[in-house]
Amino acid sequence: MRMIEAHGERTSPKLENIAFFRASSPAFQQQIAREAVELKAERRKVIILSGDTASRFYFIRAGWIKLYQETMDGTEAVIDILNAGHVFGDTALFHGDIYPYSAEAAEPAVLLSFPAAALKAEVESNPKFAVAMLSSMARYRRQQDQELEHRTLQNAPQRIGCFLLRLTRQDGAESAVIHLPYDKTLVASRLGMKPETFSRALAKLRADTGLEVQGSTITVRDVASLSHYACTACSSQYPCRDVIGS
Amino acid sequence: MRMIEAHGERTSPKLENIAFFRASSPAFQQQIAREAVELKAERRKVIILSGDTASRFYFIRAGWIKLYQETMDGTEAVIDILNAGHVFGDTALFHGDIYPYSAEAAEPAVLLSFPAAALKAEVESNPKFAVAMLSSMARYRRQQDQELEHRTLQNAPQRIGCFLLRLTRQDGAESAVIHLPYDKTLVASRLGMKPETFSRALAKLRADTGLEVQGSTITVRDVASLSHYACTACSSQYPCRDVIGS
DNA sequence: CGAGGGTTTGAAGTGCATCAAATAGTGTGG
DNA sequence: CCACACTATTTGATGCACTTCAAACCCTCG
Repeated sequence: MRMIEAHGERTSPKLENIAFFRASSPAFQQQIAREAVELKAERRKVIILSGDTASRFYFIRAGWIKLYQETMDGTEAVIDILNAGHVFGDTALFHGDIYPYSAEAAEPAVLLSFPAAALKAEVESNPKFAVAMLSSMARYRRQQDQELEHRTLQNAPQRIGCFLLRLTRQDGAESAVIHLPYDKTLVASRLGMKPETFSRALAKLRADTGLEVQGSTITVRDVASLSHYACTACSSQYPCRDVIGS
Repeated sequence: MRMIEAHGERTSPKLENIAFFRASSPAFQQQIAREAVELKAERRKVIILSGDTASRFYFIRAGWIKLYQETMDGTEAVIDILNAGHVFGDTALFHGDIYPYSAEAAEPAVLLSFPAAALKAEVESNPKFAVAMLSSMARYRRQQDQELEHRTLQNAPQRIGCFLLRLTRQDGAESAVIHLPYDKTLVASRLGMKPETFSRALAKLRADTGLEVQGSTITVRDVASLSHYACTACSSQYPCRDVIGS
């Protein structure tokens, strides 16, 4: 499934349907929509580079975007992998207009980019929008705290288990069928491990909790068993959806 | 040096001198100062518990506060360790008034606590304050991203080296004398390793970069050598102070 | 001086990484 | 539609890093 959905429209997008802009003023939406640019990114295409001057920020329409940091010798640390509906490059506002991370398309992606300058004005003049941004930033922060916890307390198979559980609806169903949203290699780096380790850890997870693996489709027969296996080494218990107050 | 500085004053604190409140309105400051409570916390004293209802947030006057998460079996993951000037418990605003982490005094501490309810109103009504909070949240987020990078790319001795470098003034001086701000055991957990590992890794660091260790006083003869040793495995290069735009 | 916590050291085990190579899968051009 | 090229994934063998368990040491403080 490597296809990019075709978009007929080339006109300015309707920003009011995008969660990120929901609390922003109509004036701002109009202004920014006029300057929106659609960008189709092939797999591996680099969108922004850590340290570059941030003139624009990006909304993901489709595909997956990897945020990462890279050392001089080329090794990289994946910070996060975002999908449709998310925004990135916006926090550069608070870093002297310098992107704090690099971003590239992990899967073919469709992006909308907007001028960053207007964002600052809107944040400063529209309290509702500022609060919305604070709220999403807080949610993100919580997520990162949890990520750090996982790296500290969970071993490789448990991290995979946890990752799989977070891909389910968490609605109490006994079993679930999961589709890995991107490469196993990428999942591995997302979880801070090598591809080889991922492969072996998944095999171990299969042996220990009885899930079935066929390519990137994974069937969890016994969600309870998997959650017990993974969530034992975590401070939050299974239905661990991030519930965030208004 | 286990002494708590004596504070004669028992009157309401002057909030305008606290960075966190700088952008807040005088009315808010007065209101909140009236309800301020000073709290002296012994080492190990638990201040807030993850999951508890958040009625107040805390400003650190002195000492060190450990933020952490704990699993049911008692193992804990340290999220961060804060010192004087920092605020914690404030982000509960954005998590349905539930503390997203636990906090305890890592060293004897003096805290000021304030009612959380007023904070929400101020954030919503004072754009300047909201932006200031956004800014500090963004800085924090960046820090956590870097933390994750360190855990991913640096080994134990390198993480210690990086930690030490961040305790220096980073002003280009050739050598530096560092005082560990708290227990080695705590430094270890802050860096995501066991005390034994910390001890051995510090010994290795000493052997490899020629620093001198006497208890919790560490003399770095050759800062350049240490930074080369540690920062090779990191995306940011040595004088890596978080410089954040206005 | 003795108690208790912090720190170091030793010996052994575990988990993940690394290097190397085989296998499976996918997209390409013929 | 098939063979080839290329990438993703798996598997094997081995090594290193960190942990674990245990015990000694050290330092501070009553």
